[in-house]
Amino acid sequence: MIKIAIAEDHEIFANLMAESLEEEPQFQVKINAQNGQDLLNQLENQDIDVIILDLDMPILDGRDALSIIRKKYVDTIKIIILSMHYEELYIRKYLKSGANAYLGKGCHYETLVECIEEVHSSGIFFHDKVSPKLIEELLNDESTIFRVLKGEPLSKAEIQVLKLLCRGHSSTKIAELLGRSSRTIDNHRYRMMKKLGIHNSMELMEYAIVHKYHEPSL
Amino acid sequence: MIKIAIAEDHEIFANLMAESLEEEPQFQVKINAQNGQDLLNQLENQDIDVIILDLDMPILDGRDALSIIRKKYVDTIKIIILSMHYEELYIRKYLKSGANAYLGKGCHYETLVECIEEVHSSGIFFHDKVSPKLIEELLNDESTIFRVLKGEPLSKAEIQVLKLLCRGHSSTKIAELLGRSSRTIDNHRYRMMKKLGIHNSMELMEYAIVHKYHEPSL
DNA sequence: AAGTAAGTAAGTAGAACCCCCTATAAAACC
DNA sequence: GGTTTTATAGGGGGTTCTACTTACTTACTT
Repeated sequence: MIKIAIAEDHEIFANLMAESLEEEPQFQVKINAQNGQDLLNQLENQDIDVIILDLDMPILDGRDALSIIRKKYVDTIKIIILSMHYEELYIRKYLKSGANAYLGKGCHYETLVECIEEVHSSGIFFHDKVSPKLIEELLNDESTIFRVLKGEPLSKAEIQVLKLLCRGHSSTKIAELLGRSSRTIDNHRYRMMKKLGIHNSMELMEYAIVHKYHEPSL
Repeated sequence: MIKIAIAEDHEIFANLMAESLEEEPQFQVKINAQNGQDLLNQLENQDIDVIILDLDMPILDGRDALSIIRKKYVDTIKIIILSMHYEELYIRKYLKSGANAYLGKGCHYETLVECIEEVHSSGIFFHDKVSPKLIEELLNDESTIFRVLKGEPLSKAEIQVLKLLCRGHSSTKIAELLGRSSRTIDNHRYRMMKKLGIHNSMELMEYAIVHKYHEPSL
């Protein structure tokens, strides 16, 4: 039995989806939330397998909900983004941000069912329309869903360096502190960024904050 | 009437201080908290002028409490740090972090009284033992207490640039977005760092977070 | 009318970062 | 035991940041 949460502000659509999914013997819709905040509250008391998440909602939208959920539940809950905008740019963005699948609202009901099952069992689902190029890119991108699926991607040394970087230290300073070559520190940073798919220290700091490696100074 | 809050985990000391201060006609001790969390909770329901803050406390120490209070109440509440460690290094650090005064626990009672009055009226107090050099340095340092006293030190353009920097954009990218020269953006960033007394983008991001200019992406 | 602050932009230069590659030894995993 | 990952560190090169300066314009203030 796959336990499902729906977060969708268009009630008619949400209810229709809930009713249809309830009829499937393998599904059980346990949450039907109208916004992200509502979803987060209900998640506290429910054991959910898959979330069907609308991006555009009032109060707390799917974008924010996604990052909060990924921060809190890491990889235990699968998330399917259900959006009006079905464009490669968005698909890439949200799959890189921790979603397990991305569907356009124009997709067929059968696709949704298949998607829920796939996402629940294997952790990832690509719609037929997603180009092989993008699939290839995402599968080989250490920063995407596989990061979530594989858990913590950073090594101990990398985390140590990350924390020091967050305190505003330069490579050479960190090298001194740790008794290493500055090239080693450079290398650690480079590999972290490579893994995480980011390209500058600001985004690295952002990652550190989300993943609680950032220890506020003072 | 100056309304005072005391945050100090050594109860005997806290109570002694509270009783003595209460005897002064111009003071009223409204909060006597044992830790930072306790202090923050009580601050919600009280109108306080001056906080006497111990650095070493359980649950939530003075270091963290200081930054939280500065974030929340900005410059309406004056903060006196009361610490066991009376060293220039610490004095510099905490005064730069938003405290209005720094006293060692070895100071005389009269000094405390004078300090509370000074801090309440003028916003800053230096103990006799603080070296003129340090006073000079702090008074001329745009990153210290005067930042708090003067309110927001960043201009609109600077804040706009700061927000974009936090999203991980480079100077050239921001220049494109805003229709400015990249040298202008460089200059804004440089002047922000100069004002705030910081030296790299990580610390800039930290400032942005504390001052709520950082808008978490996605 | 003079003074002050903000916004714009450019010059110069060294430090630090970012990118990618190679390579070796140890540790961890299967 | 063999494979993969991690930690280490160096080469080379382009880009960006950091630091400090000067300078002109606009706008608000006294």
